[in-house]
Amino acid sequence: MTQKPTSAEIRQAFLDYFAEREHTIVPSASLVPQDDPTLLFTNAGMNQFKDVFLGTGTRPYSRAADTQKCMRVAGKHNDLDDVGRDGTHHTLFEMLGNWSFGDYYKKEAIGWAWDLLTRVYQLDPQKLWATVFKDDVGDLGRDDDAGGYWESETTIPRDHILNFGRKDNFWEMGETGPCGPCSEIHYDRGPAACDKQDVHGHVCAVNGDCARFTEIWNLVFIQYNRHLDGRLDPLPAQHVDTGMGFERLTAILQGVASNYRTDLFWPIIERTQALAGQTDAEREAHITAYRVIADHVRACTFLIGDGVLPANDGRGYVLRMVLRRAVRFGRKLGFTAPFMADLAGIVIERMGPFFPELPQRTDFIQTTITREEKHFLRTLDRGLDRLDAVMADLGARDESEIPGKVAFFLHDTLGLPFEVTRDVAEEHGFTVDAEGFRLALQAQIEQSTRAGQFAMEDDLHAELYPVLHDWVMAQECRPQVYDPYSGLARTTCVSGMIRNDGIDTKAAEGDDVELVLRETCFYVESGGQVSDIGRITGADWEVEVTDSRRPIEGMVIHAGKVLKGEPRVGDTVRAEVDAARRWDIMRNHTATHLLHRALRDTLGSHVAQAGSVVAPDRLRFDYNHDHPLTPEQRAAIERIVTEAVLANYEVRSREENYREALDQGVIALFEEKYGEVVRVLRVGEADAPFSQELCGGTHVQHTGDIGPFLIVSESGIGTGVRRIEAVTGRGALAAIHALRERQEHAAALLKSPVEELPQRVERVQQELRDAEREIEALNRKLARADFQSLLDDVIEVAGIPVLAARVDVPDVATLREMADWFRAKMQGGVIVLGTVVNEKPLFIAATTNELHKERGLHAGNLVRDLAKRVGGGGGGRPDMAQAGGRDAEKLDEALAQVPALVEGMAR
RNA sequence: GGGGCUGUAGCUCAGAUGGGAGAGCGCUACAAUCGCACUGUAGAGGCCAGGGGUUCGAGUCCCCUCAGCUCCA
Repeated sequence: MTQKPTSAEIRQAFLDYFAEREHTIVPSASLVPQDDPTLLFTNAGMNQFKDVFLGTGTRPYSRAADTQKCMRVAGKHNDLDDVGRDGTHHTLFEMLGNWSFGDYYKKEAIGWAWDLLTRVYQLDPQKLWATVFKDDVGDLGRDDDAGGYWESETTIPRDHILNFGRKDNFWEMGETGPCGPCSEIHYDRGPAACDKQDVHGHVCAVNGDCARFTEIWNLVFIQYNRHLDGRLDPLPAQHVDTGMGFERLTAILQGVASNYRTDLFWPIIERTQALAGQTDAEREAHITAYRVIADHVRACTFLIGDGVLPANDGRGYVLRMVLRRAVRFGRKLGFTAPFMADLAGIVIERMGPFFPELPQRTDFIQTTITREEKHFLRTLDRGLDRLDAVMADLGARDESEIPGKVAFFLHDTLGLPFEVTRDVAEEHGFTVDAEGFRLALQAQIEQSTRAGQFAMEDDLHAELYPVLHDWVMAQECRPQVYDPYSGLARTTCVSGMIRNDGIDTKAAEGDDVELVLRETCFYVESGGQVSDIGRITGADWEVEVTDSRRPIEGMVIHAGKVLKGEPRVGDTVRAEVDAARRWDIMRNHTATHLLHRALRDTLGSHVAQAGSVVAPDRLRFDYNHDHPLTPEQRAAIERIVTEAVLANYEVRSREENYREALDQGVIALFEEKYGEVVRVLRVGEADAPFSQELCGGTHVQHTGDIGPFLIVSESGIGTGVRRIEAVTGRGALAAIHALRERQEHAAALLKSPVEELPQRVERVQQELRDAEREIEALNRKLARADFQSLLDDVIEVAGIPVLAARVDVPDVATLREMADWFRAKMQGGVIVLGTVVNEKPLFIAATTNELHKERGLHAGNLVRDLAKRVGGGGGGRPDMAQAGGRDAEKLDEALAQVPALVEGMAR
């Protein structure tokens, strides 16, 4: 190892060391955990091996080593707000690890760890400390095995081996499950590194909570299984699970105090500095912002590289928060335009050799980042506008504190971060009620937490399956083959069954059963394609299969009901998939691939699949795009897919090495596990395929089998994510029939040939519009005539001209118009017009503002009084009001009261 | 999963308490100019997101749906 190794050399040395000791080097798993809904992000190296420890999965190797990207944003050890404030907290980090699955144990794990650190990395043994488990709660005693190996396998000073209890040195996955003691290796950075020198009485020590001693490597020895009642049983197979913080190790080996000064972060910081145009002194003054940006841009790059998109819940929300926090700190450095994509380029360039998913998606990562930055800048602008208005308002009232509730509104509703509110407020001489803000936020957190405690979907049979699995594996007819690809029916035998919620060997008619078969041709839901249904028949019995699932790796269960007879374990059976339904599914699935290609051709290569469902009656495809499809684009997509169908391309699926497939340009979805043998689906010519994607689903043999393809809906399901629903084959035909029926029905109603339907509708609309105009003109003419003759009926009450008349008009608007005519003609006065519309009486009363002020006349009051007489109500302004009622017969009677009412009102 | 806000002319938005759908920009025509920018005049353009309810009457109040923005878990 060189004097000052690069991070790449350090990482490689770790992997090489264990590769030399027969470890399989596995790629880092995705940050998005597969098959583990309880986990938001991959947060430890062991996540991808959890099934091995739980005994529900296996690997073709018993020794493995890797560097695992991990993400931690909230929890007891890390909080987003802490990141960047010191040199050690990160959102995204790498965990180096080596594993033994029932292979080597404590002796080798301890010996190798020591050898690697002291010989390869050349760390000073005097600066290394080891901890060993010694039970301080129960009766497990001290882990003398580990303690012994520290003495026999290493050259560690004996007084550097310390004992710790359950809190520090006993590892558990959860409430139940595999667990065991661990041994940690700590590094002493020397007295100067202590960050608690000012704290009275502080003594630097291992696990002593200061920066001098840092844990660098945790060796976990899994040897127990914890049960619900707290009991610990020894495991049949003992495992080793280790984790070493890569950034921390790099900082130590590169001789720097902060992780940010390593070559993992520093190039990002330097680039940021260049973009911001700051001097070194300015950089150091704003170092927190630099650290935050460097950390967060790494996290964003990796998250998007694993398919996480900004959203307002779940993983996407975390990504958005992290990205926005970086932008916020960027503003402190003077960035007013998107800058993160540039920095992401540095991350991709430097990490690409170890994380090939990054360079493969460079364009996608950078455009996604920039789009979200622009989005956030808009949100900020909107929020800041509102804040300006708030401050202007407060200033006008001579107040200088922004209430907590208002700050919370800006944050909660408009998305303006509190820190921004505070900073901007202070610039303008305002303060912010931080306590009020905190209380409001607290209230919301409590509300959400309460609502968030939804019941975990607990599978009744969850505990049953491992037992069933062990049982069937011991049978002669044990499950061996999962092959939904080569046929829709298969002769096989029953390995085991669950009958009415218990493991059994036989069942009777009417029972709910779950059967395990030696071979199965039933497809189990995966990659969006739904599970098969069908039928399993024995010599004299029959089970209708309504669902198939894989509760445990390597065991497919067929759930359904016994239609007749008595199924028994060991029976020879015929398993048949519902073929017509499966064909519909296969049409839709192959069509999904064609659609994906057509979308990329039409909209651009940024279109990434964000989820899909392939069911018999339809296919649903979610993808990343900003705008709705135009009708032209939709037509183009349908045309491209249809042309591919008509070309009758051959569809071939075969297993390939993942990395090699990628090199050939195969589109990989984010859901795939890396580094394993994958199925690749190709459509079209072998040398220039129309489509090639990783896909474990089932497909038609030729695209011509798909039949018609039709997009039935296109909608937005979230920011930047859109959904297409389409149908093929029989479904498309049904959709087309429905379309035709509606069209013919409409044509019949309009008495028009189908071909002329649009023109016909246009003409009818035009005719209608013309007729309406004519009616309006005629009405006005009629009203005008009424108006002329009614002028004679004006009387005088208390010196005020008054007109109260019933007219015949079609609507309120005309009535109002007439009132205006009178008002103009009479040069003031009181006008009350009544009419009947839709069998209901209506009034309009009008007068002038002068008469209101000088004589106390009020149109609103007048009309309200009149309305009461016809069983209604009304109101309006003093000079113009309207009212309505129910009793049309009393209209004339009410109008007759007008002169008396005016008389009573006038002063 | 639980909240908050928004949806009015092509665009940006205004419409206190329920009672005549508006402004600015943009667009069209005309005038002015050698022409353009500009200016003036006139005009077109709205099932006020959709549905239901309360009311004599709903852009406005209540409920539901859809869409966008946003916070929390």
